[in-house]
Amino acid sequence: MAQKPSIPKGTRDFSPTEVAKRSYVINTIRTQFKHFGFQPIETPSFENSSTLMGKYGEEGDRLIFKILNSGDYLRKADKNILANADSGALTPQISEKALRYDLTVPFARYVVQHQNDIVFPFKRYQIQPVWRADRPQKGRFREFYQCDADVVGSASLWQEVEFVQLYDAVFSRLGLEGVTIKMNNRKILSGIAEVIGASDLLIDFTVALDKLDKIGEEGVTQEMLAKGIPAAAIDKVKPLFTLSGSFGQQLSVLKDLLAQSATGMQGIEELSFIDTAISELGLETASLQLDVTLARGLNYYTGAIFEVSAPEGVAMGSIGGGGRYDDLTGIFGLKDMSGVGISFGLDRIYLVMDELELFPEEAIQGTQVFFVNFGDSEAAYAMKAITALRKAGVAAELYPDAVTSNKQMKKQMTYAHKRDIPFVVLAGSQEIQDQTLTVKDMRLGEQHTMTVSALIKKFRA
RNA sequence: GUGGUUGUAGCUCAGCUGGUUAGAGCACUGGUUUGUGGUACCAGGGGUCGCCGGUUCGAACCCGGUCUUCCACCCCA
Repeated sequence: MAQKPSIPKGTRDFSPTEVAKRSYVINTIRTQFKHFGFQPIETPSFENSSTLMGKYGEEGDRLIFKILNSGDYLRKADKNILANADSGALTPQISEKALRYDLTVPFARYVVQHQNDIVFPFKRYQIQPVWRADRPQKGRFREFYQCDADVVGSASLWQEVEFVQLYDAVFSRLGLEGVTIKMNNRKILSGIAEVIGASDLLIDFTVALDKLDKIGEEGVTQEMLAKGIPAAAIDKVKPLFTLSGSFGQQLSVLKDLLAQSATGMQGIEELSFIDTAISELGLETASLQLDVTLARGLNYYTGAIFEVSAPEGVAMGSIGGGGRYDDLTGIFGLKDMSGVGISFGLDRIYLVMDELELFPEEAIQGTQVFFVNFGDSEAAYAMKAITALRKAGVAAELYPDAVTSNKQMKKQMTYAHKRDIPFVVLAGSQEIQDQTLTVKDMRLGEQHTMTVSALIKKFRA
């Protein structure tokens, strides 16, 4: 007990059932990515620190897992920094690599590095784990998967429209109905800040506004005042606090508010285009909503902002997010490349689906038919049937060890039961003589004798 | 990074104001049943009470530290 093994906090082991369920979600997402014309790429799990550092803000830098240099790294470090125990200054001296923090920045790096081989607009998808050194809590891990789809090299708003459809398609296929796709636009937020004369306080303003549903109108007002936004300016945006109604209705309120701001009006136009297109195309099970308080990832988004929240009644943070960044690759030296993309939070989607019991049985079913092993000659007979079943696409297996006593027979039955295998085949001397199989349905507790081809036909039906 | 919370058998937990050999259910192993699991009955194995240190005649219980769990903040998928 003393040396019980463990794994680092915020990481998880996955059992066979969990892997099956996760694969089901991933495959569903991947299938839709392909249907929408995205191509897969993969990038290394760790990058040069210089690629990642400074791209996610101060908070982000703190949350990046750094990889210690190999060798006698302290000897090479600056003696003064070492003596002063200055962690911030020491870090770049002893760590030159870091674990991937998200898939977007590595993608930007990829695009710049391979720009001559890429055909633009480039639509890529990527499903890989990322790592963050923050404190775990519900739906929040230190190692988790992101499933990203991005388009780079096109400023067309049809991309945004397609991403809304893509979200709808994936969640509909998963049976996760009633998700809300929330949209906003950086230009609207800039416009509001401009109109109230607080352009320089845009970030503080939006961060406060983002908390509306959490701390309420009063709390937001307090926070804005604390950040130095004048009371008169806050009064001007009061209509935002109670904004409701349809996408279009909200837009018309914004139109009045933002009439003086060219940037704001452009944001309205963009959102209006998307709303109109989606209204005409229709959505299967998701709903599209305008949410002016949405301000996540504002550091780099320049146009559309997406966030998907789980169906009502499920306590979970966002299960997806994304947006447009006009200068995605600029940080790596490739100018004027507009990019827009979305991300699916696999681990959170899994938690929500598990809670709502949405995983279909087929998704987690492994072996369909289990053969009891009565001995060498019986096993040889069983293997022929198993081979036929496998060729027909039915997962089948033989218990590796032979029955030597009644106890062993029980053991094999128990084994099949624990593995949740729906059919057990008993084939002894009688069945061999008759060229049949005795098939037991473990759920119903009934058994029937039939030929191999009859059993295969049973699965074809 | 801040605040709080949790840690007793493989799992879920009980253990009164510190007092002798730490309990239950489920799971596991064996038997009642030598071609049959899941339901019933009987028996059995398994824990230095997260770890380190301290207080005490005596600590699962009190104190400190540390790790872990979960929650909120921050931020985010």
